[in-house]
Amino acid sequence: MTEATAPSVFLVDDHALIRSGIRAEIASAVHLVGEADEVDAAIELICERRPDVVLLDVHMPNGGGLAVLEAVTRACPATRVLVLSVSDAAEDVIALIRAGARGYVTKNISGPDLIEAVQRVAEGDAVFSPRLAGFVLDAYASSGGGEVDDELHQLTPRERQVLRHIARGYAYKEVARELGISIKTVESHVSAVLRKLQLSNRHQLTNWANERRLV
Amino acid sequence: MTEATAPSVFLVDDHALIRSGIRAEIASAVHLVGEADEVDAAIELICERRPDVVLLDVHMPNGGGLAVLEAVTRACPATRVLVLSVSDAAEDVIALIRAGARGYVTKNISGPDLIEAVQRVAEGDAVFSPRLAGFVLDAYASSGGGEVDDELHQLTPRERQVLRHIARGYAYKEVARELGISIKTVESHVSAVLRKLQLSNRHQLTNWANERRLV
DNA sequence: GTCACAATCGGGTTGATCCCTGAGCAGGCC
DNA sequence: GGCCTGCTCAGGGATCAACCCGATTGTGAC
Repeated sequence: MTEATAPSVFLVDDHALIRSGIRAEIASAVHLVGEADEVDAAIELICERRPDVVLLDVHMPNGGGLAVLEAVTRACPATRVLVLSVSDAAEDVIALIRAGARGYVTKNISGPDLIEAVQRVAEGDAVFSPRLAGFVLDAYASSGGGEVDDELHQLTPRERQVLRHIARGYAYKEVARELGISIKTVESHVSAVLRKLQLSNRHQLTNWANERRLV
Repeated sequence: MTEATAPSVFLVDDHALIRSGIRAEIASAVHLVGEADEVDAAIELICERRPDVVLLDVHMPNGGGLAVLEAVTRACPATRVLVLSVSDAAEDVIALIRAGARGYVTKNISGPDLIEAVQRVAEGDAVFSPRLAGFVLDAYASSGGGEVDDELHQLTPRERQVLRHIARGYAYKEVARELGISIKTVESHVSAVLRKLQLSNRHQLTNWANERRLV
C-alpha cells in the first residue's frame, strides 16, 4: 500500500484531450494502469485492476463522476479517489467528500503539483486545493465528524417535493395549486428548507438543486 | 497564409493541464507560437504574434473566451479562431459563430482529428463536430442568411453580464454592489433582458440561462 | 446637428417572497 | 395518556421583484 516508489493510477475522464494532458504530465512519476471515458467501463476496470489512486473527472455526462466515486468506495475501499474538477464551489466539494473522495483539485493545477497530490493521496493523506481546505474543515467541524448525513437527507419528503417545484421556477401560488395546499403552507416548507440548507433565498435554492441534478 | 506545411497556432486555455494535453497531441504537426491562460494576455500576445489559428477554450472565467474571440476578430481578422469547448449546446455554438469563430469542436475530439481541424481552419475551411454542423446550417438557413438574431445576441454586453449574475442567484442589491452600479440600474437591465427574451420573471431567466449553460 | 441607443439613475406602486410567532391535527413511540 | 415529529394553516411586518413613469450622459451613425 505504501509504495515509496510509483503509485498505480487509473484515469477517468470523458475527454481524450484531458486524459492525454494528464498522462503527459504525470506518466514519468506514476504507474498508469488504465483509462476509461465512461462510467460502466471505469467501474469495471478499476475493480479489476485495483489501482492505488483513481484520478476522476467529476464533470462527466449524467453526473457519472459521482456514480464512479460511489461504486469505487463501495466495491474497493482500498482504492483512493482523487477528484479533478473545474468547479471550486464549496457545495460540490463537500458532496464529493461525503461520497468518499480522498482529495479534490481543480484542473488549473500544475503538473508537478498534480504528481505530488497523487503521491500524497496514495500514501493516505487528504489533498485539497488551498482555497478549498477551509470549506472542507468547516463542513466536518459543523457535522460532528460521525454520522455525516447528506444535506438532502435531512429534508422531509414533503419539503423535498416543494423544493423540486420551487427549483423549477414555480411561484408559491402555483406550487400551492399544484400540491393542493395553502400558500402559507408552501411558505412554511420553503422556510424550513432554506433554514436547513443554510440558504437565504429561493434563487440560491434553484442553483443548489440544479447543481445536484434534482430537477 | 496557405501554408501546406505547419500552420502557426496560439493556444488559450485557463487550465494548464488541458494546454499540456493539446500541446502533446498537436505539437508534432503545427507550429506553436505561444500560450495564454487569461484574457488580457491572450489578446495582447495574439495581436503581437499573429498566428494562423487560435485554439480557444471558451469556458474561461467571466465569460472571457467570448471576449478574446471578439477582440481577435476585430483586431486581426486574418487570424482564424477555432473554438474548443465542453458544451455542445446549439445556442452556444451559434453565438460563437456569430462572434466570428471559424470552427467549433468539443474537447472529446481525438488528437489526429484536432490536428486536421486546425489545418483545415488554417486553410480557410469552417470545421464543426459532425453533430453540430446540422445546427449551424439550420440557424443560417432559417434566417435567410442575413439578420440572424440569436436571442442571446440581441442583448447588450452589460445586459449579458447582469444576466449571468442574476442566473447565479444574486439579489439585485448584490449585483449592484458587485458591478459598482445602482440597484435601479440593475432593475433596468433585468427588465430589458426579460422583455427581449419574452420572459416574465427572474426564475424563468435562471432556467433559461441554465439550459444554455451560461452559468 | 439630429437621432438612436446604451448605460446610468430616481420616485412610486403592486404583488411576491421571507421571516417570525403562533396554532391545530394525525401518527408513532414509550 | 404524554411526547415528538410531520404537515397543515394564519397574521403581520420587512424586504424584494417587477413594472410604471421619468431623467441625464456619452457614443456613434447619418
